[in-house]
Amino acid sequence: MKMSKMFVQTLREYPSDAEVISHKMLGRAGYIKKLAPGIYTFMPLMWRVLKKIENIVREEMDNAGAQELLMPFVQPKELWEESGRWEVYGRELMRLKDRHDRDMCLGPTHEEIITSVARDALKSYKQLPVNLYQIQSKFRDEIRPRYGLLRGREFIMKDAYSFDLDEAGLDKEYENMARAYKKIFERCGLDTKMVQSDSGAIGGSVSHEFMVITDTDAGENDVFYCNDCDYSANSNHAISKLPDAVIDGKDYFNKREIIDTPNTHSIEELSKFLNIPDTLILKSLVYIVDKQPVIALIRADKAVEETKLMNAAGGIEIRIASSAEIAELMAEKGFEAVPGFIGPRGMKNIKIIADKTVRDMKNFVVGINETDKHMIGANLTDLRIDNLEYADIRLVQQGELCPQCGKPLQVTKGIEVGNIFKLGTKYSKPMNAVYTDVNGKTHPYVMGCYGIGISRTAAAAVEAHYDEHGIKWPIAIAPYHVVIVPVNINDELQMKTSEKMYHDLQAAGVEVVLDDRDERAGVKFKDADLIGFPFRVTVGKTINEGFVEYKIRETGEQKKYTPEEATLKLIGIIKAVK
RNA sequence: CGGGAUGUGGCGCAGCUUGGUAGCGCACCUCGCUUGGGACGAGGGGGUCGCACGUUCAAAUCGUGUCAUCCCGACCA
Repeated sequence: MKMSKMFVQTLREYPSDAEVISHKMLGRAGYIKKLAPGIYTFMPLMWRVLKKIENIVREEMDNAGAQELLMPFVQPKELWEESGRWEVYGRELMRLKDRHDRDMCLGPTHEEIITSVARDALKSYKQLPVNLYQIQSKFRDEIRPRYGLLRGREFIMKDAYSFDLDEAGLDKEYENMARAYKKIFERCGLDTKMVQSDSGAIGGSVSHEFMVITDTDAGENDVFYCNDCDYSANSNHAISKLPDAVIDGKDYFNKREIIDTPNTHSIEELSKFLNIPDTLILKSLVYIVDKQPVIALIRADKAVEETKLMNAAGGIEIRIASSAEIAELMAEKGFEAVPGFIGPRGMKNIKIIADKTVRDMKNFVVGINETDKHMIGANLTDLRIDNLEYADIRLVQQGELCPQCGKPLQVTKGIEVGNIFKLGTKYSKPMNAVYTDVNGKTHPYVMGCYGIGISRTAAAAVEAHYDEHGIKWPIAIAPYHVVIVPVNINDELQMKTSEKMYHDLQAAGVEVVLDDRDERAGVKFKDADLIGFPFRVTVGKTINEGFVEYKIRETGEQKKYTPEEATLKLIGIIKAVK
């Protein structure tokens, strides 16, 4: 490719709306162009990167025994009603009507479609197992798209779905996919961690996410991991052992009583007023899960993990209640307490979910739905709350201990680039997707699903590989391998040398750009760094002594070679990567 | 959903307070000069100032409405 003909425009400044590194870099270097919030055009350079990632994914998926197909992007409501997700998916599902007023949606994921395809074709146990995948655009109408390609509304995804006879088959395929994913991200030049996670809207029981760990602030997930064993988990799923703390208040309170605690609206104020550690307070929080109020109980020094609570309550949407909603709830139950004095006592006909650690608390302090009062020396058994459930709803915090080996957990930010789920029969059962076994009996397929964000992976690669001058693409996913920069295009020897190298490299299968623009060297160098070619060959004055300059973008390492040496070296490196 | 801010050529911005018919840098075109880290000079093309209505002799500028975009937050009691 000749740079003079390349459809790309680099900018002098970073786009004003970009916050994170990958968005800034990809915008400024001319890789992406925004059309609407969360919706981008992939310019030719970007498209080359995406195709490289896609091809790596394809190769590894095919190697792992999966088969590629392509399903429709626009889908009819009926299938989503079969699975029950038309009602529950929420506003992320982009719904629309066709000219006949039929309800349709843009595919955010394809469990429904693949299940309907499979059930018509896979009738016999002899046909299983099968793993089908596709690479296509997805649309999710995110509340707040941001961070460029990291959280777009339209994005490219690889999604695979496996169909097995039984759990054992699924377990095997799950491991198979985990291995393929490891290879894929390794080949893309990305360091990933496979972490346990919540299974979210897709559903199912077991799931893992592949996280790119970066030092930029683009990671939207907190990942807890252990240096001493293999434990790692997304914060929405992480568990831990708690360090020792005061959880029995017998040294503080000698009997159960209700006392005045004026103006103690916060845990801090309350623990100060009573002169006790906050571990002796039971905190009561009101959440709205699928429009219904839910009371969450947790030790006051700990926080509620909303996804866990949502799952425990069996909902799909969660938020903390507004003060108006709390007032309404209080009125409904016949209390007048303001926030700060809420408690589980007397809250009938409402879900009350206590964190498991609350079980161990004794003689604690709790709100009793009376403003300016608390009960001290309380125990849950005394309170006789029959609608009380226990679940793990606690957010793990730094400093807590590994659930496997007891060493302190570490925390870091991660970008989720892939995930794998065990779906089980979540879709096959309601959609009646069954096969016939040896004995002529039918069973629903046992399914798994496996996603990779192709466009997000590209952005994550930028987050992981950049410097102040621009992108430093890993060779395997760089749009081109090499840029040749003749310093002065009017110098005959420089141009002749550059063109010979250009042709020789091309003939050997190296993807090379010749920067034949009539620009000053500085401009070409800036663009080369910004765009992020892994290698740069500069053909300048030193060619008069027979040398060109060879520079590695990643390390900044710089060497002098003859044009022939440089050509051979590059061909060797690129062959090795392929 | 709540709060804040912003909409002026492809990109980044000024002008608005105090209305008088649009400007700067980058990019683009022409000529000259220059050629190892975003040169310089001269000339040139491109915008009904988000949209609508209103006030006025006159609106990018004032008023009302509307649309869009960005950021923050979404209450840990």
